[in-house]
Amino acid sequence: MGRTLKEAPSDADCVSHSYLVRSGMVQQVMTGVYSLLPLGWRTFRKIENIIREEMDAAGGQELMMPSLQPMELWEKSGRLPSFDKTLFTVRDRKDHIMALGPTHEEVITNLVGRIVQSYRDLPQLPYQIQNKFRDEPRPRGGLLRVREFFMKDLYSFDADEDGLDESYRKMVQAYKNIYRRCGLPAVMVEADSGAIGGKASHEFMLLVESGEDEIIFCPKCEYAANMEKATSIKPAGKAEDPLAVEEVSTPGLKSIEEVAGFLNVKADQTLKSVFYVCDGQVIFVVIRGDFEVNETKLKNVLKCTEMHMATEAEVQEAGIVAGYASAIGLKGIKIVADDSIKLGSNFVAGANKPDTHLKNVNFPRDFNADIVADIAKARAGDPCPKCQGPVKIERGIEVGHVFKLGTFLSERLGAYFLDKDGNSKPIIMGCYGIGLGRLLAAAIEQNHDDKGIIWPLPIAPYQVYLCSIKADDANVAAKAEKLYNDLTAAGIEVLFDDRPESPGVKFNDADLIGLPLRIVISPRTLKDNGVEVKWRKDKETRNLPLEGLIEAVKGLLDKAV
RNA sequence: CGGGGUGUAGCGCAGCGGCUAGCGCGCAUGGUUUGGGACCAUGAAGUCGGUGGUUCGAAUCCACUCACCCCGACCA
Repeated sequence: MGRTLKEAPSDADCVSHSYLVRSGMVQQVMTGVYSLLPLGWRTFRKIENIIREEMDAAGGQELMMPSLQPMELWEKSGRLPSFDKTLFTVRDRKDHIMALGPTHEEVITNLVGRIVQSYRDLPQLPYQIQNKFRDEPRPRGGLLRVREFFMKDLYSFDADEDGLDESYRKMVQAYKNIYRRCGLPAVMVEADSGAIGGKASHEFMLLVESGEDEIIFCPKCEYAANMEKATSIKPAGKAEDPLAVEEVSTPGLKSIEEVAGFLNVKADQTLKSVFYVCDGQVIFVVIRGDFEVNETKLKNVLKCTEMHMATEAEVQEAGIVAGYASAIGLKGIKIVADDSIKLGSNFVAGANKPDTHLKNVNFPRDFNADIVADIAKARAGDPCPKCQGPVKIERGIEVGHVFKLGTFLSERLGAYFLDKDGNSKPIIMGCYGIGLGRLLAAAIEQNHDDKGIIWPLPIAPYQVYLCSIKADDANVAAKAEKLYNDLTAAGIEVLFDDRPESPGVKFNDADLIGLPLRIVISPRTLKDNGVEVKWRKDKETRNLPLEGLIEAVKGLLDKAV
């Protein structure tokens, strides 16, 4: 089953999507929802098995939890606002509303809380490999961001911080094993914990150009972090003696670039104002002109759940003079400043009246802020926060995320245990997720050429593409059939292309599907009583005799792992 | 949510008031081919996304609706 396509589907917007569809591995059912066809499902199950083995090896216990979840659990956990519209809901015949699980922390915490009574029952490492549902604002990239997806989620329950650290360490190691065994080098980076909440958190990234996430990393030391979380050292601006504030006319000049150019100063001599609305409240953000606001950091500083850039109407309503705004003399609006405003002097800033800016603005002499914190995006080239070496930026796809959750869920959902001294304490939690479909798609993003997929051996749907040329030749057909049976009997996974197609068609399909080893059997190779063998990733072919071929192929495959 | 775009055969597209809706790929049958997407012949396949309107006449114009795709949040 499955059919390869010569032309890319019109709605494919990235390589992995295009190849997944063209090679007949997936089919879209509706936006953000896909069927996995036999070929795709085989790869999927290989990834799943590797994950399962590593989870079991790390002490995990697999279980199953339902997709339908009571809203009551979500009300109890208090995470309803942060999931908001992402949560799919359904109604039963009595009009009772239920959730389709976007994750299972609520259910598992409730479950474990009812079983665990004593510190003697801890630690616990239950996990599941199941589908989850999230009504994403914009599904995209084929399997990269979808609304229904399979996820491996393991949850750790410990009696104390040391236990959590140990569970976390075990999982990090298990994750490293998983990516290594899949043949997919992933890097571990510091991460923001987002809607899930909690303290420490790391992501595992597959580095690819097309990735949605930006990663800051230091080539000199071990430092690596998601852009959302990353810091770099901010170079100081000019340190001058504060001068008297001076008004300058800047007609029609609004952007930092325009103003700085007009006044002949650098961007780091200016203050930029940006406006957000956080949980309904207008926030005035000040940052040095050469930096940009990191919205994730800002959101965390403000501890708010919903945040968006203020619309023009919202800006106007707040009485802000767009284009010429600054924090100077501003009243009734919460001001958040990036700490970069302390690194410099005699800044240019808006005058809060049209077509006018102020020179020689200094903090805190001329204005104040309700919060001063690091809310800037880290920049490539700036010094590393750990070792001062210049940091770099790369793009990647998030293929795993681990969190130290702490106790907020166990407290809210009533998962307590008695410690040695008979005191009731909340269980300390962690959670550890891998999106299987995302990992599959990311593998293709990282491993392909202009002909098609180049599967890493451990997760290829089959190991060998056996291809007969002139398949209707009785001799070829018989030898090919025997070879297929022998290889299969020897435990080698073979996709047998015995279609009576022309060589070009078969070779192109072989390249598209991307199985690691291609074996061609044809009248030509049979003249020497042999076959032709070629690795998908290589250009060269070589001929091997039919005699002893099974062992030879086995040897090749074993060596390749 | 805002903005834009597209729905015509399994896939990719053309047709954009004039009556029997086309092309390429794929599919079926027969024949010639067989080491990098072969060729000839014949053939099957379409409620032109849906509903309503305008018109002698609608795939084509209008309205609504549904589906799918893309873009957007440093502009202050």
